[in-house]
Amino acid sequence: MIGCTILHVDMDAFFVSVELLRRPELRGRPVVVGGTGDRGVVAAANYEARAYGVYSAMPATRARRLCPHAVFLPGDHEHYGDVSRNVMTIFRSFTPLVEPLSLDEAFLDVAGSTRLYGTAIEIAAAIRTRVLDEQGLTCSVGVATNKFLAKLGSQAAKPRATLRGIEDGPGITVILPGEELAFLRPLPVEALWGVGPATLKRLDRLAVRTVGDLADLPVEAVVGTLGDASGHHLHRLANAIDHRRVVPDQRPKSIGHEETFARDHHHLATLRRELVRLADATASRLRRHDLSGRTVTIKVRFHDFRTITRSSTFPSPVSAGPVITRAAKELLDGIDPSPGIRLLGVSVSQLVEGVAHQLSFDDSGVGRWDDASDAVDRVRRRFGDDAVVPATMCGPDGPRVKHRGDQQWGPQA
DNA sequence: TCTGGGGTCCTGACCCTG
DNA sequence: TCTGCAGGGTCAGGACCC
Repeated sequence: MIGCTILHVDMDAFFVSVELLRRPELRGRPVVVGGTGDRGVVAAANYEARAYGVYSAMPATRARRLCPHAVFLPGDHEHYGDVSRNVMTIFRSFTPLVEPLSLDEAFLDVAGSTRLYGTAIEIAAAIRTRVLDEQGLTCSVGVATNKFLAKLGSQAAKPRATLRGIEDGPGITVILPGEELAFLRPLPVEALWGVGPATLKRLDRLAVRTVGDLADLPVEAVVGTLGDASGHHLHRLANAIDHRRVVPDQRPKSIGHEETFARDHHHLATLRRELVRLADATASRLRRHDLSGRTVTIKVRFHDFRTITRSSTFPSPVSAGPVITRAAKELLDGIDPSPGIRLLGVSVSQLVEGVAHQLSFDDSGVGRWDDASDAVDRVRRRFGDDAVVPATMCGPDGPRVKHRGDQQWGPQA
């Protein structure tokens, strides 16, 4: 057991399980979160829906064809965030070394906690018990010597949906030191973290089907096919080598918003208005995190799914909505929207801590954007995000404000 | 068959500078 | 002054993750 102290905890069908706590009458029925509109995708499906072949990231139209009697629920990102915080608090009561990967999973390093709480396996069991008792949710845990193996372990511990029904998983999978390769080598190579459809195709040309096949190749052959960084990384993983540490409190490297429209837009004027919403929401979130950034990037997806990005970099960091909006608009003006645009996004990267000091409203040096931003933030904190908005966001039905996750899984029906 | 939103990381081209 | 080169920054795109 020495060194076997990395845990990966993964909530089972998290979004659906949270919804079922609020709507217990749906238990036993196939339930899907997300995909309520024509252009959406499935965010999560419970095991009853998975038995029909419905999985997350599947286009909504296909999910509805496969399982027409499933209950489709719109997502509630804010509520899932609240529950996630409660679950992470339980994790942190066992160790401060908790690295959340998303709302529903995290790595834990419990090396310093075993004297207090028992072995890593006992801690894994205690976490499962407390998450169930306190939040009414089940989770699966992988216990191993490194992050990558722990993650594979948690997948192996999960329940499975089959045509015969739902088979319970073991809940906890332990990969002991010395047993790593025996566990790893028979797995399909796409089980490796970082092997998606494109990499799989390239590996297929090398006749690599399993993790063992990849591990047996000379590293030069893998690097020759996948490039330096990916080649070395995947070859190490295939040999069960992963020295990455559990890092709590990771700072974001970019912040942004993007949105798929219910219908394609063909005119710059409409797109500029949407851009203001996205840029303002991005700026607002930057300031809430006490961040600013130098690079503004817009993302445009055309009707045929061709996607381009355009970016520009300021000499110093910015965080004011109007400054980010102006940069984004200038980038948008270089794009021809006539073929039809289905998605527009704005993000800010090269982040630094602290809200930036934007010098002036215009080149005259009169006024400061950070004073204006401060005032806006104060009003929004007190009266809500909709209280102050750029004029272009006001319509006959009130302001159209973008919130994080309010259209997480595509345009609503 | 039709592909969301929020991210991270990598690669290659290009430009600038010393 | 010109050329070659290396290194760094920027930009765009691709792949991948949940």
